Formats: sequence, structure tokens, C-alpha cells
Amino acid sequence: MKFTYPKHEKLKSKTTIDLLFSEGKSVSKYPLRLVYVENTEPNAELIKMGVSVSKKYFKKAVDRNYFKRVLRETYRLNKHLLIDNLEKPHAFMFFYQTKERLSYQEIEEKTIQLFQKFNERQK
RNA sequence: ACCGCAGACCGCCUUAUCGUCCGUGUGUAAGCAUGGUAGGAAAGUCCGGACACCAAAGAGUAGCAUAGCGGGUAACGCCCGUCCGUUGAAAGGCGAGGACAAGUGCAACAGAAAGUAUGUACAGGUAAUGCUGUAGUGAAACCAGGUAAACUCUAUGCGGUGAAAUGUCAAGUAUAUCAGCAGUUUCUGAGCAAUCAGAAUAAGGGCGACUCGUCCGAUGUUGAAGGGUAGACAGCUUGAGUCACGCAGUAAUGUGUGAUCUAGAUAAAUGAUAAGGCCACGCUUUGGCGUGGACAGAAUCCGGCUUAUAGGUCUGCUUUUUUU
RNA sequence: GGAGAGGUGCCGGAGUGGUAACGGAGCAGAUUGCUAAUCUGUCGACGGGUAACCGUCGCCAGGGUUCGAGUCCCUGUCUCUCCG
Repeated sequence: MKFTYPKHEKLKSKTTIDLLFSEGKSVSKYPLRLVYVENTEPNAELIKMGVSVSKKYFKKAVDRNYFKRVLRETYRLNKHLLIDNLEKPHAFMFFYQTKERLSYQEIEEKTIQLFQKFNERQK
């Protein structure tokens, strides 16, 4: 297993994102939230992941960029938790939803818990 | 030395591990190797350009901007020099700094009177008179009065829209385009007439304010051609570029020679973790322990301005004190 | 990425460069056995005064123009709207 997050694994298609927000389900482990939907496009990757931090919580672009990077990093190091349990292609969007500035360790811990919660939901 | 002022610059460092994006090489490919991978403000979007498109991008008016004088520049509301005003003990800082002798307007309260000006008291003066001075009110009062960040006038400049502009590619089609046919209203001509031919046409709309000017202009049907939107590629980073030295100029700046290539993403990369060092703050048994790392993240590209910014370095200058 | 509008007491909301209206809420009083309704007054901050009252500062923040600024002009900040 490689801990990478290459370009083809990123959620970019506007139509897929619209589908995700209109039909997707979600799991959350405060302050993190994961929205997901089955990707029915032909030749879809097994996993497509996007990351988002709202302007509502952090006003400055530097802060938003920082937390998006942290989310990407924790996803990259723990994505095997998701991939090992997926059978059909899925699209995901990963949110950070608080004004508090959590440390890297706290966010990583919450991410692992969130991914495990998702796996339980799938069974 | 201290205090202050001005200008220029840096703005955490090193190593290891795991990654992102771009280029190059290699490979059928997965990949591998290698080089690079955030700012002085990238910010605010306040000015000025480059570049692209729009229909005539036309003319005039309106509107907006600028404002001592001279220079620089692709251009500017920027920069340099200088005069004047103002502020500071000084170095220095700040200034929308044209015109009220073109016209119009405005001036609370106070005051006799605030614009067509003109009254009182005292003093002076005259043949006589606000004729002269002083007092009093007020920001402003015998002055061509004050006020233009009041309308305005003068001079100069400005077409509009912004890379989500724009171009190309593959798929498919509109109430929009073009052509044919049918066809409304009016006029003219031919004809006894049916009808035929030619021309025009309103309401309204476009040219993002108005006027002129100019263009379109009932509707149905058949065929042709063919958008927008979503996707891909181009635009997209070599440019009024950066560095060094010389020359011209008080300077801004210009110019010559040599060297050099320094982000290019698009739900949007430029990072995370660990250890050590450096700095700051707090505690302190002066050995250490704990916490933290300024402001802030490119989105077509340049020149400025404005605002935010822990800490530090260098250069020049002023005042005061001391020494020679 | 681009364009525009606004900020006035606790709330809503007027305001030609010349004394910051008005309504609601609140507070006090009147009325009532009590409450509601109604009526009257008060109602930004600070300082002084026993009190009546007086003074200074207040219209998002900081500058500027002006005799005088909520109003005119700059700079910043916050909120909202529009294009896509």
C-alpha cells in the first residue's frame, strides 16, 4: 500500500460533485464530515476524494489552505481504511466544520474514527 | 554614546522520512531518475498600461478624472527636482497648491449692516458729505470682501467590456442566422378586371445616459448552416524581466556591454511529521523547564498607490553630552 | 475573479453644511382594589452640582476641507446584494 494522493484520485468533475451534494449520504465525527455517493460514471476510479473548508469557519485564505492540507494529509496516510472495504466506485467529499483550530494529532485521530464509522455503516 | 529622522534589505535555519504539482530524460506501460515547486505585500481592487474582443469602435452633449512650475515614463492620480504654505528645536514630515476681476448660489448665532453694503459712539478733517482713523459683533465687514473637497469656468485626458476576455477540437440541437416558397398593410406602374411587377412600411427594438445618425423590423413552412452550457487544448508565462559593471544626468531615469531563466494550479499543487539549532515570552535554585514562531497564500501579465507586519541588519543625517 | 449598496440610542427608522426627528421597547408617575388598555414624563456616555441644571464628547473607525461635518473628500473596517 502506497500513501499517495495522485491527480486521478482527486474529485474534479463538476457533474459528479453536483450529484454528490444532491443525492449523497454523510457520516460525521465532530468536527469532521464525510459525504459520499456511489460513482456510476463509466470507467470510474475506485475512489475519488475532494476536500473542503468553508469560508464560514475561516475567513483568511491561509487558514483554509492549511486545514485543507491537513485533511489531505490524514486522508493520504489512512486511505487504506476506506479502499480495503470498497467494492464499487465511490466519490467522497471531506469537510472540516468548526472554527476551532485543532492540532494535527487530534485531526488524524478523528479521521481514523470517521473512516471506521463509515465502514460500519457500509456493512 | 543616547534620542530622533530618512533610505535600503532580510524576514527562521539544518537533517531524515512520507507526499503534491510542473519540466526534462528513460520506458510499451505501471513506474524510475533528476531539476524546480509562494510574497514583500501574493491582500485591498484605488489608479495606469500591455493583450483580447465588441457593431460605425461614428459625431456632439452629458459624465468622470487630474490641477503651482519644470522634468521622467509605455502610461499614470506614480516618481524626481524646485517654489510657496504648514508643522517640528533640528534632521525631516505633510499639502486635491488653477480661477470668486465671467455668471449663479450659500453664510446658523452674534452684529446697525453678510452684498444692492453701510449705521452708531469717540477722535480727526471739510464749504458740505462715511471724508479719515479707532472701538464693538463675527470665521469673514469702505475690500474688485469670504466661500470652488458649492454649482461653475479654464486647461488636459478618457469608446465599452475584462482571461469566467478570446480562439480551436469532438458530440447534439434551439423561440436566434441565411436561402427558397407562401404571405399582412401602404404607394407607384401595367391591365376593363382577376392579377402581375417594383418600392416602401408602423408599433417597437439594438448601438448599456441623451440627441443626431445608423441598423433591424408581421407571420408560417422547407432546406442549409450553426451557438450558449458541460469537457479538452491553446491563451499561460521570456518579460516595459533579473543581476553585475561602465557612461550621461542634481535626481527620477536613460543607455551600452556581459551574464542569467526564477511557480503555473484549475473543487485549484507549493505540504506534513520527527529531531537539533536560533529567536521571543513566562517561571527560575541562573543550571534549566514550559509555551510560541510577524503579517499573510499566486489565479493573464506588468508599473504604481494604499493597508497589515514579531524580530533583525546596513547606510546617511539632526539635537544633546563626553573625549581628542 | 468582477461589480454595487449600506452602517444613526436597546430595536426599527428620518435627517438641504447651521439645536440628532419620529415610532416601538424599557423606566417613573397618573388612573385601578389589582392588572391590561389609556394618558403624562423620562429615555446615548462622561464630568460637575444638594437640586433645578450646566459643560464636554457622541451618527462604523481614523484623517482632511470648512468659521462650523451625521451630511463634502480620502483611507480602513464590517454587513448585505448582484454577475458567474
